[in-house]
Amino acid sequence: MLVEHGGKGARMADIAKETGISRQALYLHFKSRTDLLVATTLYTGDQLDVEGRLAPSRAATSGVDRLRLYIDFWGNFLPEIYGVGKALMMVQDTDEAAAAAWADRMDAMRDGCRAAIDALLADDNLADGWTRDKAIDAFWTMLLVPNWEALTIDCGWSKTDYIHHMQTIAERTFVRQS
Amino acid sequence: MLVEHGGKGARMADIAKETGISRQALYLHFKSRTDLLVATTLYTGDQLDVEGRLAPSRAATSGVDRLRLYIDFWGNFLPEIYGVGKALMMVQDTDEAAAAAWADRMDAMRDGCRAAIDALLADDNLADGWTRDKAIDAFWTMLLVPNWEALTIDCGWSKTDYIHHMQTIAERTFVRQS
DNA sequence: GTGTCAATTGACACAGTGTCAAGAAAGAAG
DNA sequence: CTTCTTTCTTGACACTGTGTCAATTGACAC
Repeated sequence: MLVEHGGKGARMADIAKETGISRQALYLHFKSRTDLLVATTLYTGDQLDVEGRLAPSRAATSGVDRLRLYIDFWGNFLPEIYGVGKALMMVQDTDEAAAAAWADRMDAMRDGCRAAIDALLADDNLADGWTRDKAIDAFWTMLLVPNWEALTIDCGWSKTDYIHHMQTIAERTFVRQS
Repeated sequence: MLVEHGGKGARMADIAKETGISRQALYLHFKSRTDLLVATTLYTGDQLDVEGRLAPSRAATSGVDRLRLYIDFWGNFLPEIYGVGKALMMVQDTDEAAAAAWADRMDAMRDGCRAAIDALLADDNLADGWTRDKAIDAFWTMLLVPNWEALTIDCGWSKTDYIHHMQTIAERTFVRQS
């Protein structure tokens, strides 16, 4: 339902109706709507074999490859978690727990960014003008959901467009050009 | 109030209290909270002399300068409209009119992006791999509020950090490196 | 037959937006 | 000094959606 309606159209009553149980029964299983959304996020992550998908970027032999492959992973992964992620983002402003849960997910994504930048550093291939931390911050920011939203939803980019151009941006930005 | 609380803490009752009139009197002047927020956005824009601030980037003699000066403008301008902008963004999901109003503001920002990319094209200085439209999309996305939020609020970057590094990213990404 | 567990129904509290009706304060005009 | 108009106030209420509570039902186990 979240995927279909872009994060909306999934009130507790809607979910109850769709699953064929009463609204109150939902509260017997999840202590709040946020709790349900978080559980859904985690479940979705499990279903999608994140570890397996991350394998290629982890196996990369150079920093440049790691950067490129991580973007490839993310560009394929993000659309699949977008629905529930969006729902979580939409209640961030009113719900502390939702904000924390989503921040945690984004923090996990940040680990990948850190690994990619560190791989560039190991090759002595990080472009001039970046400290390690600033580069990680910038790369992480580039991959955040609102950018994907703007490019694919507002601007109509395809998944391929997104991945390809993000790779271009990241390489030109972070890889020393010789 | 919006600036102080980062877009929150300004319910109709709060605003009424602060201004010393009744909550209902607010509805005599603004037909809805969104209407008030939009009016505030426009008023703020007027107060800040947008045209004057844009002058330097418009006067740029090269595409590279135009790109750099537009980011400079934006990096100084955005923090001043962030409060009310954030409030508008926060109700986007529930309020169609707010979404439209904010989209309109972002569209105005996009004009500046278009002008900068066109200036690069005029110099035959747009980096390989970009069509005009894709470059405008990408540059516009880079400047969107969530990126500024992530970098300054989440990552603790200063205004100078933001401007400087965004300039670096944009130049490496969009300017042909010779 | 009794206990337990999950579910149901229906009612209600709460926050915040927006609406409505009745009246009050204050100045302008005769 | 009255009368009209405009603006504001007070207080009540509707609506949406989340979350809570109490009483009840149905099913299965022992």
